[in-house]
Amino acid sequence: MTKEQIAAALEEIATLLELKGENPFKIRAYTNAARSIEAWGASFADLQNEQALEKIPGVGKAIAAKVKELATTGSSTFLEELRRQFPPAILELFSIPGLGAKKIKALHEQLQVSSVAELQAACESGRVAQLSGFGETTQGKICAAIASRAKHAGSFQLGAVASEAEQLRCDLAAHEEAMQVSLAGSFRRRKEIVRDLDFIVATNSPEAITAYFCQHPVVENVIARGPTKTSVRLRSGIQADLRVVSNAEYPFALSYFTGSKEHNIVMRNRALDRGWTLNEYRIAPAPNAKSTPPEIPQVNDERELYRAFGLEYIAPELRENCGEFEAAENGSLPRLIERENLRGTFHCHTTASDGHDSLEEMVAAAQELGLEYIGIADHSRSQIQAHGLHAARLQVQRAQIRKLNETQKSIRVFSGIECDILRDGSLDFDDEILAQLDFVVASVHSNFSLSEREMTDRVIRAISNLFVTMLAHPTGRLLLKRDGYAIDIPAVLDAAAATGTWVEINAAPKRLELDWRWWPLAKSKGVRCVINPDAHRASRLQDLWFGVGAARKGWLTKADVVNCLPLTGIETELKKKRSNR
DNA sequence: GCCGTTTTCGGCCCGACTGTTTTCAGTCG
Repeated sequence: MTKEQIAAALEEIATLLELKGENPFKIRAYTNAARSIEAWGASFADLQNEQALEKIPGVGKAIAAKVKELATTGSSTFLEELRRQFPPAILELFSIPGLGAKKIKALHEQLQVSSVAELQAACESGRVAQLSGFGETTQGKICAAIASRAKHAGSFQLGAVASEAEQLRCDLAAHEEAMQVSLAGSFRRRKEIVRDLDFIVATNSPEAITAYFCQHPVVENVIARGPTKTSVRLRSGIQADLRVVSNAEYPFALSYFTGSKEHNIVMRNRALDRGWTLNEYRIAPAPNAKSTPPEIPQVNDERELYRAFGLEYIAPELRENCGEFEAAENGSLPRLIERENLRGTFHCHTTASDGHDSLEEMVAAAQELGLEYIGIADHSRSQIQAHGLHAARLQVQRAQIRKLNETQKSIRVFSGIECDILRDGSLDFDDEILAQLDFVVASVHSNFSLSEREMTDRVIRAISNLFVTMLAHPTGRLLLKRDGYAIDIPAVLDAAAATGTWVEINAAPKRLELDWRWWPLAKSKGVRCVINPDAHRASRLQDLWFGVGAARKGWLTKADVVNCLPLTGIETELKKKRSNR
């Protein structure tokens, strides 16, 4: 068992103990131990060594013994015994917002509810509202949550399926019968939410490619299998479609299945204007063209396909019919930012607050990615659940960073804070403390249900502070989970432009905001973008890739994104706003 | 269940919000 699996088993023990109504501190002990073990850099052998285990903070005799049992046998008698006491589907009830252990326990004991389906039935018959501690409103909310769950079923965050998709694409590309391979669809357009994955393969041996695809390790089961199209379900639960075409058909198939639908409609109309028809296989003369159509040009790739319609090449991210055709016609498409353009990043967490990796580990990971600088921004004191930093601990971290910068020169570390914006728009630290830092990330983590007016005023007040360098995740949305709070984005963008505050594209796949749809407006107002990973562990610095995708969808270039500046440039930029004092 | 030197028991994370209550429990971040 890996340490991640062991941590998951401990989490499950904690959940089941909660359902039993155990001592809350005992429950927390299991949760803490799970977190500790996940963050622990240790080998498989260490997981079987009780003495080594007991040295992990939060792991004592009892938990060490259970971890050892899990590591050596792959199961735990204690966990199995707990599982026997509850129906397995009861755990899915925790995915309904507003339901915690106490409420689930009541539903289970008093209404024999043990799955989402049974909960829905209980709500519809009105039995839930009659339970003590519940009411009509709660019952209604549960119904709405179940409906929203059903609506989102089959939707995935881009980041949740990306590694599986890339693995499958790479393996297909390595197949000797595959001549050209690409992912198409919304994944290729870098939409933040995808419903399926489309693979396009050019080959002369469709059967060989299809057979290889169907038996790939990430494939859970085959839904349909035909000569040109095959559908499977992957381990993550997403459906993946494979289309095998000839080399000549490939650019047409790739373009057609990349979409979007709206983009394709414009493309087809441009074909009709020329007396042609366009489909997923070719351009052909339109059957009922009024006059003799112009000769159909040879098309070997997508670039030539766009050229055939009098257009510059349109990057997949822009294919949303949001002005890309006009720009491609008059040669004003932007040169979009590339991952390689990023020279550094900000807004990274460490173990000082709720990160999983140490300052040194985060810095080393940034260096490995080839970054010239990294900004550390742990949570501020109000974020108690995230172990937010008080002034004194912030000073300690500043000293550590200063020392790090003295001992190594290959990457520059900036010292910052992710400072909470309090209810009234004031900040979690005084200016005197903020002034000592290289940068300040301001963000909202509380009081989400203010009115739009109040929230807008709150955020504008916060970013008007001279020491606030950038505004993080401006609506607080969690994709497929929680809508953003009400806020007047254009007003916030005006204030950001006026005060010289950068606005973040939070690259974490669950956030990906400020949403790409706002960026053309933001850019027109002169707002500058900063792409940050909001990384809580070293491996998540890789999320910058998703942030760049979002920036590209927002038509942003290297010049629009401050962290494309080299170290000397960013040092100057960091000082600009506060020099207005 | 873990932790600790003011230890071997007693504390362990706090505040806002919501909906249910009529003074508070449960959930969430």
